[in-house]
Amino acid sequence: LRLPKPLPRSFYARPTVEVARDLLGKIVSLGEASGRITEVEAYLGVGDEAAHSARGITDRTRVLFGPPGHAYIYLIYGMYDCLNFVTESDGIAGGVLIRAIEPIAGINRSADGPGKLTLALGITRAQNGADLTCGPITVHRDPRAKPFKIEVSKRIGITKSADLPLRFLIGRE
DNA sequence: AGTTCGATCGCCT
DNA sequence: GGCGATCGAACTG
Repeated sequence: LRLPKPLPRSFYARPTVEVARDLLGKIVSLGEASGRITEVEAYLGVGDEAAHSARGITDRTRVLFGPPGHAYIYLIYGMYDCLNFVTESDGIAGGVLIRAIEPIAGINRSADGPGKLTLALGITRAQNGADLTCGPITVHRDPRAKPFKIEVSKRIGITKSADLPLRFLIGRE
């Protein structure tokens, strides 16, 4: 599968929910490994108590407030790295958590969870802040993309702002 | 400086 | 369905 050029920064420089929905069906790639995004969650900058950015800029959340089209990668529960794509314009926080991918190439384990897909792709927080328009982590349109339905639900595993409909998945069947 | 607890996963019952 | 692993960020005092 030959991948088109990485998505441009303008793709990410939009409202977070819009970017989240549009990321479904796109392809994430790192080196030889790649997969199709099937599940995401939006984390908003303001009024979203579940977002890491809710308390303002800290050493950890700096990239969430920075320019769009970068990777925000953090350690969760002391053992897993989670991958997010930074959205909105520079200075405004927002990110999309990638929760599941469907393996395409170079993946030898399941990738149906935020901690599992980073292991599958070989992504760690050493790549925090990486520019998605340059690589090594890149995102692409799927040249063989077909239409699909989008399902919406509450986000998983959070306690604050827990009822917002900010989880998006490619519909079954 | 000490405590709490999380955007998870896999193994156990 | 429940829980332990494992650690750093953020909050308490």
